[in-house]
Amino acid sequence: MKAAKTKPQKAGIPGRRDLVLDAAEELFSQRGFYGVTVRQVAEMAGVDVALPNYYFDSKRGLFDAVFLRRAEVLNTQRSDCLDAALSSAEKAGERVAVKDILQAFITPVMEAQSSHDPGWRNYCRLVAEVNSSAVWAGMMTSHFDALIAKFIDALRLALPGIKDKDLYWAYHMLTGALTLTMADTGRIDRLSGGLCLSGDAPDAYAHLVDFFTRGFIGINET
Amino acid sequence: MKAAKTKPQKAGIPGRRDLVLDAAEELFSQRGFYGVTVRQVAEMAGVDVALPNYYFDSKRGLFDAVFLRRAEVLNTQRSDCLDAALSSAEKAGERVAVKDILQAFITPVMEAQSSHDPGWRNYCRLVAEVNSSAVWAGMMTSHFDALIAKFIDALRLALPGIKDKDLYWAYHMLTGALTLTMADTGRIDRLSGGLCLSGDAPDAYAHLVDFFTRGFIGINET
DNA sequence: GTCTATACGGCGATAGAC
DNA sequence: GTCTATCGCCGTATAGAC
Repeated sequence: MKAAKTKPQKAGIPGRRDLVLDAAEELFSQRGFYGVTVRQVAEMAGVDVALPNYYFDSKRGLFDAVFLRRAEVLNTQRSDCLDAALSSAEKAGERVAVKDILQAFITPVMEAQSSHDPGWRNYCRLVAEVNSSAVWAGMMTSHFDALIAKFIDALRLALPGIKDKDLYWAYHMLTGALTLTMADTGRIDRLSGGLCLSGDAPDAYAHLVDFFTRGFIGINET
Repeated sequence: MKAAKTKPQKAGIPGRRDLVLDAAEELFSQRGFYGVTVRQVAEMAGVDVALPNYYFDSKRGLFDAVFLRRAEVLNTQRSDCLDAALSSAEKAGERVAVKDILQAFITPVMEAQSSHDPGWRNYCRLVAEVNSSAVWAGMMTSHFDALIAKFIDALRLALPGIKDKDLYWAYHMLTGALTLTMADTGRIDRLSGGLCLSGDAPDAYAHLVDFFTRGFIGINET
């Protein structure tokens, strides 16, 4: 795998390895792993058919690399946001607010989805796709579960007395709603007659945070 | 398309057309449209490679037929459940309860997913897959939107004064949570250490109804 | 090392022969 | 209603150009 090492690039100008990753990201996010051919990726990236395999060993290796690239960035952002929320609450001598936890969980995704970089928007769709199929469950687990456990622990702190089972089911629903928002299928636009816009990530995620903050707190009040 | 007409079959014994549909349903639900080959479908159904194309014109036609077959059944069930809830409330001279509406929306899905018929369980996963990708948004729209509009209207009645935008976003989150539950990826099982089981549909959907009933009502109380 | 051109065995959907 | 033949595209290995 020595060809797969990250080659530092002089500021800004992307190397061909990144061009391949970008093209693969876009195509995989639109049509899934099986719906994309290595030839299409190569063509979109403007490179030879054999180059993706040279860098990533196989189509599957390419898929993994695409998924991994931004997972690391996203995990760091979310983890940092959570740490900030936890320590600011500690400093104030208060319990962390559920809303702050959910915001730490969701804001980095919201920013990714409303980013100017189309790569981030594609990546959000890709994660949604991966999270919706049992075939790729292992990828979600290995890249995201550690972080998720950290958030669940924080929520348990914020909601003393909550039953673990209720907590996990609530998280399941949160992640379902989040996943559909990331999938950005445009369906809510049509259903709502343009009242709600998948493209308006800040609006979508503001509603998401509010709705689930009330939802989580509500569990403990019943 | 005369070959595609439904040929009535003597009680119970499925014709080859249905064998093809069943096999396609299982495979498509596991690996998506592009991840399945017509040859695999034919082999699983125990028929010649060309038979699926004979019945359904193309691979895409087969996919549509699989999706349509149970959509009709599910739509009828959900619509009937909603009508029952609406008319029983009317008879009692009361407003419909949010919970009854959500139950009408969700119970038929829950029964499908916990059915003895593996075909229904496969179908739930297929719908989840289709609903998670922009590529298939049109299929969701054409098969389900009429029914969804009916549910949204009912919810508007049950929640007087709710802003349409809030209502649609709440529906979006509901359907996201529902979709992930239907996808049955097994991830919540692992995350929760076995406390929550995707296989236990009644438990999953009971939590779903409770959580979202509170969520919808809560919108109007803030 | 980085990359291209090309070749290969295999499987894809499906049209047309039967 | 069934099967077979066809043709194109698939992922990937490899040889060698730069």
